[in-house]
Amino acid sequence: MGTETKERILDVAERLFAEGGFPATSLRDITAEAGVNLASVNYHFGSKETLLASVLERRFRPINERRLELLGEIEARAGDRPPDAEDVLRAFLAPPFQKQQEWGESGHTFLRLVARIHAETNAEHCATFLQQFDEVVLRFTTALGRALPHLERSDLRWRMLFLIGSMAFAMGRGRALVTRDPESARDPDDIIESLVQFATAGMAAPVPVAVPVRAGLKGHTS
Amino acid sequence: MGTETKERILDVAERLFAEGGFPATSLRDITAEAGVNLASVNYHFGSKETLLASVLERRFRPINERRLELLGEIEARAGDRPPDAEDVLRAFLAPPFQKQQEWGESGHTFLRLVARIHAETNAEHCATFLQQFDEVVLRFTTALGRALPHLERSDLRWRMLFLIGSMAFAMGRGRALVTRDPESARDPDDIIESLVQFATAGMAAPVPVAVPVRAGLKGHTS
DNA sequence: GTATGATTCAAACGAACGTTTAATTGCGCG
DNA sequence: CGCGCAATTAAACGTTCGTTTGAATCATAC
Repeated sequence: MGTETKERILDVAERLFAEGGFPATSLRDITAEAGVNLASVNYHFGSKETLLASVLERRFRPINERRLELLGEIEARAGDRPPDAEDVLRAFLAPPFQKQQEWGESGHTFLRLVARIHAETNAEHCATFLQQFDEVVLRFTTALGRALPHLERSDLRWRMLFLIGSMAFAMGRGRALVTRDPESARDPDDIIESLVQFATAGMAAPVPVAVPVRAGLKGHTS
Repeated sequence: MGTETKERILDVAERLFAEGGFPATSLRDITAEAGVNLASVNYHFGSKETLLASVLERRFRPINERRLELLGEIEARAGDRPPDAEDVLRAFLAPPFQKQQEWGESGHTFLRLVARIHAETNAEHCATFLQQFDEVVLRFTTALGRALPHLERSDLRWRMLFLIGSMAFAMGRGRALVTRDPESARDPDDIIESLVQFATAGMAAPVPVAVPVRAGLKGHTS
């Protein structure tokens, strides 16, 4: 039975890529831990790069489908009116954490992998699956632009960058934070709400009318 | 003259680590591009790991010193009163971008390296220089807790995680954003201000009094 | 000028990597 | 049974890695 071997490879590869990074994880580590033969990876997936792409797509496809589904519902309810920014942001931020809950422990390791991939902009990794990601970014950028009309295009782009950074960091480092400070532990739904509140306030913040004083020296000019 | 060789190695290593990541960058790549002998790295720095530590410390020390200096000024001006949150956040966020300007092109590549290191929580890399980082986090967490007394400890910790994620992402992906969308180009001072506005609004956002409805399905309950 | 210590150099080391190959296994079907 | 095909296996391929070595080179002080 081949599907069992493929699944085991995907599960172990996902965890080891998340823990050690893609280049530092060898196929021998993966196959040894999965209890399969070294050559199985190349037989089933073609190459190490293709294995990474398979790992990512298995998780990202349902997440992005869910994001677009939620956004579609929001836009359908809003009709011609601009959608609510908080609703749009929740539709973008919640699915990864909710899928993590569904998937259990391997869902958590996937979040760490996502954070790592987001930082590893080697460009050739991303190119394989960036297309399905681009649709999500485009649709949500458009919706947020309508929800926050006081932002010009450039502000919107930069703030979405900040937003994605917050999300990626919460994914990747959240557990490390809880490990060091157990009192900060929260269940995923509360993390989502904290992140949505933070992101909504940040995205909706007023834009400074002009650069008043050189940055870093401000605050004592009165 | 040894210092010239060491500086060239540090400059090239910084750039290549930022572009390709630590594990994927070989000492042969570095020494070839720097025009020095392969064995120079081990002679001057001991090992590849120590080289990375040297690269990071060369940039992080002045950045963190500047952060603490700015925070000290803010607290001195505030006296017994809680400091202003926006001032504290600017003191934390501005120094990396300002040092980037001072350092020119190699400053930019360093920002990308920072973003990458932030995501690579291999723990053994961080441990070497995490101590000087911990002081910064502690001092700024304390100051922000005083500036934002409506946040309990757990909220504050999570929002600082979001904040650092925004910063790291802006560092690492800002240029990629500008490359894809040249209209979004900004000079570093404007990026700092955008980030400070985003972060201040996000950090100061009201905390939800209770979890109202299951996350991701909210927004249509009226 | 020559000795001395620091630096650079070419060369090689053993180990680990991704990938390929060819033989072998397990199994449903005529 | 035996044919055919997918899956697994052990072994080896060639390459690249970080590190080490020992000789050559340089600068400096006596």
